[in-house]
Amino acid sequence: MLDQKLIRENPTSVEERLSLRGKVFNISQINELTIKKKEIDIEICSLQSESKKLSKLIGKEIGKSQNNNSLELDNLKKKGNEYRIKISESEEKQRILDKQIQNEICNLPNFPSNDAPIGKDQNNNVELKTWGDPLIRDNLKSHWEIGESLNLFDSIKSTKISKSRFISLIGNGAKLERALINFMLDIHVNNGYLELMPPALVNSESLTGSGQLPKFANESFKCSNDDLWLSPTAEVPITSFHRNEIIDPKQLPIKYVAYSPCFRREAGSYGRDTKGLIRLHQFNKVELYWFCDPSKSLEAHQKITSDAESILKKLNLPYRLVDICTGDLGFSSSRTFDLEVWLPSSKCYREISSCSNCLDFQARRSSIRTKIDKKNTYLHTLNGSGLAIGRTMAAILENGQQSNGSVKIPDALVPYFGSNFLKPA
RNA sequence: GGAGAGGUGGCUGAGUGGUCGAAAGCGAACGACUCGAAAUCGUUUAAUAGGUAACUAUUCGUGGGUUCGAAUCCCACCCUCUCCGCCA
Repeated sequence: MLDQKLIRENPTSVEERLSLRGKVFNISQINELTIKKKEIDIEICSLQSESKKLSKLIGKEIGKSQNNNSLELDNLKKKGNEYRIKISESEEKQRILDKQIQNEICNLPNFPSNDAPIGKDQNNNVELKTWGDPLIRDNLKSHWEIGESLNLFDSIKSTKISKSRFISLIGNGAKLERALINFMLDIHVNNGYLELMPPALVNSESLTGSGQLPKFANESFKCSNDDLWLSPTAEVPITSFHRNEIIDPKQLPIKYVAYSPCFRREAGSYGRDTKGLIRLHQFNKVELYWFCDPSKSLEAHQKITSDAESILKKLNLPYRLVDICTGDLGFSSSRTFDLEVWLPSSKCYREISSCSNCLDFQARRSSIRTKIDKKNTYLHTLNGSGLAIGRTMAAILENGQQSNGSVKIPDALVPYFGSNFLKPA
């Protein structure tokens, strides 16, 4: 959520900064509503003030006189009643306006950072660096072909259980998934992160707090009997872990690493990535998350990105670092670095981690503050995948494939997986 | 799921219709004393919105209602605790 004061006092600059996202945002409507609401606020405030004075007067009068039914008192009460009616009428108007305003403001995305490359869509993203040598060879198999031949997972059977875009991991496939989760968690915990295992179901307030609601209700699964949703990312429960808190600045930065299953409806992605582990309704992810002092979030952003990168390096997977352009930024993010892993079968880099600095956008929505110079100030939140497990497995299968049909397990993962190769039965 | 108890400031906890935004204690901050510290004494110490400020309003789990006036009464919901049932 953007600062309401800023929207009110500097609408032109707000519109300009938002327009970097490549869309037109109209703030004037919000401000018209805000002006109307403010007039009513002032009216209510003075009515309440009068009514309060009157009530106190009545209290005193009753205390003084024995007969509580004097004509004077009745008149005073009548007057009070008039106040009450007026106030409740105005409050009704105020409530409606406030709801409209809140809804409009909650639908505004974060400001893109001035450092982010300006651009319209993903074609304008900027490659910052590459690491490792991409495997390029003819006759390379896709990870789903490898997975099928090694009997690591089954999507057909999973369609029977659920529907398309679900997968069951089998035998070594399941073991590899487990190994990757443990491997990543251990590294991040050793690196100063506190491990968190949050609930997988989250309420609407949590989704609103991190920016998924109200705008993206279509992208999450909802439980029909409760105000609960299947969490699309651990970013949601971690943000709300500290919702409505004022955090002691001495505790900052607070760094969490969380393994969680993630559920996404993938509405509008029909026909894309229908095979394999790339785009599923349910996938596992190890997420990194920082709550930090507002003055230190730029540094933190570099750090969280390099923490995610360290996993790819340890697994010896070729990747590149991409600076997401203003038009391609996620709703809550001001700046995002994507890590994209090399997938030889499709001869391209695919997103495996997205590291975002949300500044105070989520903190304001979730009311998470810290004390700076004795003043309560919204802190900054950052999140980054460290990494998406399914896509990591796909990358390992494709990059580690051998001509004899087996797959080489990255050395760092061997202690977790228990052997050097995945071999055909 | 059934029965009961309860949700008050950073924390503990009083307050059952009228200067109550809320006693007291703890904690914290500042000052005095001290070479320094502890102890002691004094002062201060909730948030949000509007305003340069004085100030005004709102907030006692949440949302409604009664009343001139609600932390206090009524209704609904949420949450916590205890007992019972069920269950991994």
